[in-house]
Amino acid sequence: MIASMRRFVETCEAVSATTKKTEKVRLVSKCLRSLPVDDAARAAIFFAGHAFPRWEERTLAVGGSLIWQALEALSGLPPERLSQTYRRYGDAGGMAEEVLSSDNPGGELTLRDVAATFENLAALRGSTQKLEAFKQLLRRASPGEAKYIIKIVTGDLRIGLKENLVEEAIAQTFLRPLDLVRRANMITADVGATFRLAAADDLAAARLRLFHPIGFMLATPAETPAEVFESFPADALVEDKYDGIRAQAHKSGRTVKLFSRTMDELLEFPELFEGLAALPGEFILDGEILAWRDAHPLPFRELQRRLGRKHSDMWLLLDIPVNFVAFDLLYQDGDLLLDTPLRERQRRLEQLLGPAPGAHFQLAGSQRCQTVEELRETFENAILRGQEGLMAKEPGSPSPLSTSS
DNA sequence: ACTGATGCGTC
DNA sequence: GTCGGAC
DNA sequence: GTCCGACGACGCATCAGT
Repeated sequence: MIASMRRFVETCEAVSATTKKTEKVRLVSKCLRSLPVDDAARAAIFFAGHAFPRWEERTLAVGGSLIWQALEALSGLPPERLSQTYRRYGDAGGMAEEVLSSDNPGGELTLRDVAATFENLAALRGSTQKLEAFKQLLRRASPGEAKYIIKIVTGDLRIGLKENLVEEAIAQTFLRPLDLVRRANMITADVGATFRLAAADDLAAARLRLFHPIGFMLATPAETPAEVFESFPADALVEDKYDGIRAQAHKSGRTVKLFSRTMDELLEFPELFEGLAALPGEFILDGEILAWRDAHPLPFRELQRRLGRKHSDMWLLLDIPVNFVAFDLLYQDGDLLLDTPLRERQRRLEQLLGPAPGAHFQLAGSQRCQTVEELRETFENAILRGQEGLMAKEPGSPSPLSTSS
């Protein structure tokens, strides 16, 4: 029985060796199929380049410097030699494979061991402790295993494999519809859990958990107004594109939580909670946090000064006021609205927020555009109002399109 | 107690 | 966030 | 068109070293 980490590494190497997406998917699928469910679920997360499920906020806090120190210690090579090797690969993982002793056969490491060490690393405090634990893990690994451990730690495998393709591999493994897999992965934000659901033929049962962020719809840029209408033959719903921080607001009872695009909880904007908590029912809003003073948006730089703080500073809170601009409703009172037409979601959103928005939140004004001229004029107005551009959406579908020129 | 390096997260 | 490249 | 990889600017917190 081949140890699961070795199996994972062999698959990564094979995936790296081909540029064909279908082949990558086939290889990943083959690997997932060959592993026990628990290990396959871990592998799915690692294939996506994550140490933990996406919805988790834990980080390893092991970066380039610590990796460098570990490799220096374990290889016994002088820094110049390491630099040389690094330059050749441009990748700490590749460097590790070359400089670590090939006497070490490894092969005993399981995906479970690696996952456990990640847990430990996340829990340890201080770089000294982390360095020790990290070195210990690498000592147990073959050079090839070390390569991919480091790639996971840096958050990017760089083998032309992303979570999208892992979803495809899961669908292929169990012959499930790709749509269902993507949907489950969006709801759970955990490609390992998605794997388990697919294995159990239970994808449709993927349940949304309030206060666990779900996947964000990202926009794609468009150069010209004409491009927008190529995508939306009929007409387009158009909103300002705000230069702020994308956020998901979850609310139930009096509890409100905000999540950023990387699914971290945003705790820096307490003044937004009151107004949202006062709204009726349970819901998830998609929106943007804006620095906003005297009816105008402030530069992003200002907003950034409020980010990342552990303790909110009263002065700063008054100095840089913020608003939550809601532009979509993803869930309401038991109904997941991802497949509901935008028109209907907006109707419910307007009804939810009511005619008099609160002090710190507002509804994104949307307007219908039917001609290129109309769109161009709206765009220019948006820029004049200090916005970044426009978001254009099709009334029937959930995927947005933004214009930037 | 201070400072610089490091990691992380926002766009 | 942007950009360019591979498919 | 879609996906992926490589890249930059900025600001904050934490820790190591002084």
